[in-house]
Amino acid sequence: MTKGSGRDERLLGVQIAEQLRQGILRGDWKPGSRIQQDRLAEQFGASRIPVREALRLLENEGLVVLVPNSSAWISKLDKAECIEVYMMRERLEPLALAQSVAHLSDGDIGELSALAARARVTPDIEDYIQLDRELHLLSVRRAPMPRLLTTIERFWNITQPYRRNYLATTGAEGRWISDVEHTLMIEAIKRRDAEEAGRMLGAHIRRTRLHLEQAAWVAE
Amino acid sequence: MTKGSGRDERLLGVQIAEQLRQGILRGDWKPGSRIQQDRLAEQFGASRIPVREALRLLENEGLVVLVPNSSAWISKLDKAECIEVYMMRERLEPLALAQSVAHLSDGDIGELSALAARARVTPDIEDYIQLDRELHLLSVRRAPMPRLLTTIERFWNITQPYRRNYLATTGAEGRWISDVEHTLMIEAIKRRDAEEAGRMLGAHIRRTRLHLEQAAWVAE
DNA sequence: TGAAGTAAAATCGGATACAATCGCGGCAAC
DNA sequence: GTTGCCGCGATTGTATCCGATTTTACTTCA
Repeated sequence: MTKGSGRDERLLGVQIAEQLRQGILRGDWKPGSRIQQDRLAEQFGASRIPVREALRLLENEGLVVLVPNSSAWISKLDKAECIEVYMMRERLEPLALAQSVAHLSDGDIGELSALAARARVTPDIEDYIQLDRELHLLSVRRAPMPRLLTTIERFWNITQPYRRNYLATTGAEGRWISDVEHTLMIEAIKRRDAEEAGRMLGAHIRRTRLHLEQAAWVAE
Repeated sequence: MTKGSGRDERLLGVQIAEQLRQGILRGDWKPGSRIQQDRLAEQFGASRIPVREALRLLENEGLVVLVPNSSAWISKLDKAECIEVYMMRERLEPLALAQSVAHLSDGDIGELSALAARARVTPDIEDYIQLDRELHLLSVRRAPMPRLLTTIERFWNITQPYRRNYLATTGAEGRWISDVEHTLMIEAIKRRDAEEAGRMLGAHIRRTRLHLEQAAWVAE
């Protein structure tokens, strides 16, 4: 019998963390809002022990801030922190992509094109956020560097509220440059030109960062 | 009255994690060895709750591996993982150094030179490991990018056993190249040439990685 | 001799219970 | 009116306990 057939075999704390993470990424929990262990425990029908474990996990991912003897809050990056993450992405993601290109299947590349096409035409911001994320994460996923991949995914997670905010304020006219850059990147991938694809991705992230730097910063 | 006057104000789990981390870095706990919650709890005079918290912290730092319902072990990186970390360092540390150079005080730079000088002459491997680490971490420390700095420190932590192993097998003759590279890097820092210092550091890490790749890998 | 099965001991995950700490409101003093 | 202090409620941190799972050691049989 397969091991995971019945109920969820994973630790409760991990399951709770997973749920919370998804909620934060969807925007159900707003950055800066308070998290109380009791409420969460009740909400998940568990005791506070696994809840604390989940909070510690999310804290280390950067999604939650824990203050000893006080409480926990959903992380709220300021502008400097956001820029910092983008600078790290600028260095790491081209590496991941360059390593991934050789291992992407033709099916993967087809999916990339499809994601880019859907992103180009969707009018919905949430859809666009989701598609953009899937596109980027899929493009690097085949890199045989698991630590690098989890690091990159964490960066995407903690900056998600800022992409949402940015897209909500700039509207759709800020998207076409990204769409073109995606296309160029995918074309390089199709040619299996790992170096060029990495350069494209680096330029894409860099331009986004510079754009963010001069953008008005909405605090709340 | 100062807040931290009496006993340690921090959470027990954090204190335990700190102690364990230091022990792992010193080499008191060998990679691959088992960690039992009961023993640790007894050793620290605490219950298993904060111990579990500490283990979770160290797991997220990559120093410990937790297997649900089984036990915990000190992490043991294989060659591929070690190479992966070095490739990430190769991208991130030059960025940190470039951002740090402008903020290094003259005192900092003097300390860098002193550390390099002491590393050059010490016959003891443990001393060399410690000095090398301090030199590198100090050189980037003034970068106003806290997340990047903690990431870099974690990379140093999880690869520490491999530097130790490497130095123990190659002996002192493998050190002089590093010493020269350190010198060149510090000279660039003295000239406040951030770009050049970053390039030097990148080359230093890259050469070390290539050296490691072709080195015999001691499993245990 | 070695492999497989089994039972007991060791160890872990989670719930409950208690202790410690923080924040806030009210009250008094200046 | 402002400032400082005290006490209570709310919330977090840690210890203890119990069921569940794994590990280990012993037994048995091929």
